[in-house]
Amino acid sequence: MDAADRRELVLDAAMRAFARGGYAGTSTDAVAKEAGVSQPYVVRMFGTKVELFRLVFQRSVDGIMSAFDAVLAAGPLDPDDDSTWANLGSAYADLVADRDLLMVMMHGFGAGSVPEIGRAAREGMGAIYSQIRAGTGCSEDQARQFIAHGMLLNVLMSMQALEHPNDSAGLHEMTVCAFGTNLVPADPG
Amino acid sequence: MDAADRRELVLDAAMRAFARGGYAGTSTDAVAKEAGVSQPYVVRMFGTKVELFRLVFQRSVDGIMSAFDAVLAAGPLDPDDDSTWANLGSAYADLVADRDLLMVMMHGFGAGSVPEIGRAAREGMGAIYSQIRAGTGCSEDQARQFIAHGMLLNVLMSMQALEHPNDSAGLHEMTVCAFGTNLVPADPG
DNA sequence: ACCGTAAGTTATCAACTGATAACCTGTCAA
DNA sequence: TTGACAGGTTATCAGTTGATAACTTACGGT
Repeated sequence: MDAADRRELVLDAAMRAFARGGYAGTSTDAVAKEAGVSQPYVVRMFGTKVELFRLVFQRSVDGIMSAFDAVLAAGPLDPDDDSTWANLGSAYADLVADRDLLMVMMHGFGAGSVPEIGRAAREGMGAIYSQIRAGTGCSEDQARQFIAHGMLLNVLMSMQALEHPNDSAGLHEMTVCAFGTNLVPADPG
Repeated sequence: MDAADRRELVLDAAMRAFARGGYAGTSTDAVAKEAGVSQPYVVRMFGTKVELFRLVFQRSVDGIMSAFDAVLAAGPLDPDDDSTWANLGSAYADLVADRDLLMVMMHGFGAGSVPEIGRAAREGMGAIYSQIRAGTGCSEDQARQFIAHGMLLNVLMSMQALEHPNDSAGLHEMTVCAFGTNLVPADPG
């Protein structure tokens, strides 16, 4: 197999592994096992664990931004028209289906105390905000509100709210409100 | 020193330590050093690392809820009055000054794949949501929106947006918008 | 004086982690 | 055939981690 292909394969595996355990909670060996290669190979391919995570994180930010880009490029948008935000929101909801992408982004945001990751996180978040503002021509408040909702979805996914609808009635109600009824499994309780 | 006092002291130290590194990224030895006691003592006092984190996380959720409670108990509230949300928001902003409290909560939300933490996170988040709804009599959407903004603040703090205002112009703009001008250091760039 | 117990400590451990070095193995050119 | 090199592997390591066990010390009651 070509080295470039193998590299993609390992990056995909790292995305899945880091999505589960976060940066500190995922060993390079866990990534290697997920990819079906040896642990030293993973390390040598990317130099360090943090560099590997940075690449995976960047990949997830890029994924979000191109999903938004597809909506923003479709035509002129009115930031005061609800359908604009509905379209952007549903682009985000499509990514929820992947799950791994958003979880890696979330874990990157949470690992800000690791210098390399923190810087990448700030740049990534800033880029997404700027993209939303420039792409829609919306106000600061509107962009903030949209992204805040996205962060709530990330947090709810991170705490596995969708998988455990019965742990808390309040949480279930909020989850339904945040994700929309169709995405949330019914609460038998 | 009384054991109960020492226990409080260790819990405080654990709050600081976990706030920095999160659950997986913080060793019991780091907590012990922060508290000025031996590492085995920390472990024996709480049984396991995850149990210690759970206690610290619960403490942070309780801190948030009593801060809100102080506002909610002050008088009858109109969820359609902006001042209601301004008061709740400024109660949250006061907690931002502690920082450790909110960071532990954030890291708890992010560690949902650890079963004990995930359950505590879901219950905690659900409790806060229910408190806001019941305390203000607001709609699901209003509560969701308020909490979403809180999550954005958490994420921005977690990525140290306040400490690094120059990494991204877009991020700085959003940080100012989310925190309010007075809390954000000026951007020399 | 003496015991029991609370409140810690040091010593120790097996497992894990990230990283390095040394080695293997197929393929292709000369 | 030979040699070189890309694409991996196994072997190894020093440091860290969570947890356990055994020991020490101060103190209150009798």
